[in-house]
Amino acid sequence: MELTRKLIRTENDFNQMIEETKDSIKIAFDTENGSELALNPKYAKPVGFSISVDGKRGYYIPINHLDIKTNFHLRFKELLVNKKLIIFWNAIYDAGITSAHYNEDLYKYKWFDCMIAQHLIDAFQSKGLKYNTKRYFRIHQQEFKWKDMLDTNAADVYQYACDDAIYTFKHYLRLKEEIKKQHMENLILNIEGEFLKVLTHMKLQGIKFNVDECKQLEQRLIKDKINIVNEILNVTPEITYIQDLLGGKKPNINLDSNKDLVKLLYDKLNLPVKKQTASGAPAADSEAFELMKDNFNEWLHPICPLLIKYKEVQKLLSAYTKSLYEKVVDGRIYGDLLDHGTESGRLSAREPNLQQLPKNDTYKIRHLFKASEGYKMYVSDFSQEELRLAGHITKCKAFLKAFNNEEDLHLRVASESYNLNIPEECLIGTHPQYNSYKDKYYKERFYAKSINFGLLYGRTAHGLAPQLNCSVEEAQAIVNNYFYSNPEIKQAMENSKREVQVKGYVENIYGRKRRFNKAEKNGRRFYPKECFRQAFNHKIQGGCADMLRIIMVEIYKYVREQPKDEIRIITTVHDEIMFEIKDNINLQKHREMIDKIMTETIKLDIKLSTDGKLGNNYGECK
DNA sequence: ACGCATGGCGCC
DNA sequence: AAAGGGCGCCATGCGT
Repeated sequence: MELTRKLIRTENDFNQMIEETKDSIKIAFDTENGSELALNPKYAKPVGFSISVDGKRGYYIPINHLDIKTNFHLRFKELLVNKKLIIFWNAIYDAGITSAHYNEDLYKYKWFDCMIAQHLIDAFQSKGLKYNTKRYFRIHQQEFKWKDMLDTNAADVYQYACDDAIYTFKHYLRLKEEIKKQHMENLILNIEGEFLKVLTHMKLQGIKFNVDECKQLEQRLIKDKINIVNEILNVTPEITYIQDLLGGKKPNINLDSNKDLVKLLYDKLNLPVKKQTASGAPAADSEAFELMKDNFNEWLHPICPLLIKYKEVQKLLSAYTKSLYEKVVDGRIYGDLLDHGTESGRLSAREPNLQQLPKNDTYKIRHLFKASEGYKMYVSDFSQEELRLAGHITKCKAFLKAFNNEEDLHLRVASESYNLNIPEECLIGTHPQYNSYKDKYYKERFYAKSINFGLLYGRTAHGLAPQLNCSVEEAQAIVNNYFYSNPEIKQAMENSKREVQVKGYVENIYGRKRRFNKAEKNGRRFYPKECFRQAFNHKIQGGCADMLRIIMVEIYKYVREQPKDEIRIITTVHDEIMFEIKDNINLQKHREMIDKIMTETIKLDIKLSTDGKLGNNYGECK
């Protein structure tokens, strides 16, 4: 089938294109943009866009090329008459562009993001358009590479740009069939399609960051690091020179090199190997240093606590100072939230990863992330979301009872597992005797808590033993007891294992799948053990991820009903959602509404519960 | 110069 | 033989 590609040069061309496309209800859409910040939809400069309504004909509409300059983006909405479905390859970017520059935010249409559909079907393969065109259509889609699209001629670009829209449409035709076959229509259209609108909104907001405070913190960290290094030198005459910090002699050790640290600890200082890495080599991490104590709890060498301090400071310095403030544009950081970054269905984050900001009380990194002028920051998180979903999925009676009576789950499980006979009413946090029981059975509660969390990850007695500070046999007895008292949990885990063995995948309550590959050994093919841990975890972790999507979609509906910029959704970290809310009379009302949506949108056998915190910066919202 | 693996570590 | 799920980023060290 021959493809046609048209460059829209004149108003007449545009009018004709409208005639040729107006009867279609679906349109694939791709944008071309320039500037040094081309990857940030808010700061990118539109250069042109392409559309296709059938996967055969492509149109390229130039806006700002060397040879053609137009205002055609302002006529974009004319192409959307009659349209029901917008088809993207990476909606966050292209919809972000239209929202920021085309005066058209596409919210009222249904979205189908082929990249996300591809991910739902096959999380293992690359998600690039060109890669998938080659893979599925055996066609090498040529790429137009130029350092800045602003410096190009439309005549040189339009054929490549048309192909992006044409092939996006072709992928849609393929993907929608596969999605249907796998019963994921609701997931891709109503959950992902709507959630991508929220992600687009968040990408455009960014988050305010105080560069000056960050640089001050950086100086403080550098000073502290130098002090630590000097102390290390004082207590370790074996070291004569530390890379980068003290001049003079031949390099003796680089504290950032684990190879060097291993040599120092185990060869020069002859400390015992108490921990190994995954590959069996002696470990030189903070946990290994922490173990360097004798029977009287005295350090085997004074360098050990200093190295722990060093690693903490060095980590903050290398990952959370310069690398944050150098990403600031106009006072804000615009990180990426990826909807296709994980196998479990969670979101991943990058450049920077705002999901891993340290909660350090000494060096307050989170305090650098501010609410905008005139706004408060509001962070609301779910309490024990995963355990609640685990209870819903397994129908475990202890979980259902505990959460629905607002009891302390860990204490209930402890009471049942160890026959403590704690009266039911005393399991409730507000009961006068609750605290005395909690103190009295501290150990049993701790065991129960360790297992409650461990079970989500498929932890075994071997892994549990060190945490409970007991033998493997004792840990095994505790686990057995737990499963005996809570047979529904054991059953649910066995069910998910069986699901893997029969179907090769598991799915969560919204139909999101996780697939598993067999390993091969001695000609036998089998699912490695970790598959079964991952399978059960997928239902919990991936289920919570989709719950979050659904809930954020509802919150965004509410946000859009308010005056513009009254509430901004800033970001999310798995079980928490961050907002900026205008600091006015309505703030409290919005807060309450957000929490109401978070707890009431999804009806499980177990109620959801949130904990919201207001502040002027992220650090204060704890 | 760049890509990749490893060890390590920040978060949920 | 190892022994908990999901991420991204850092520095090093080795390969091309």
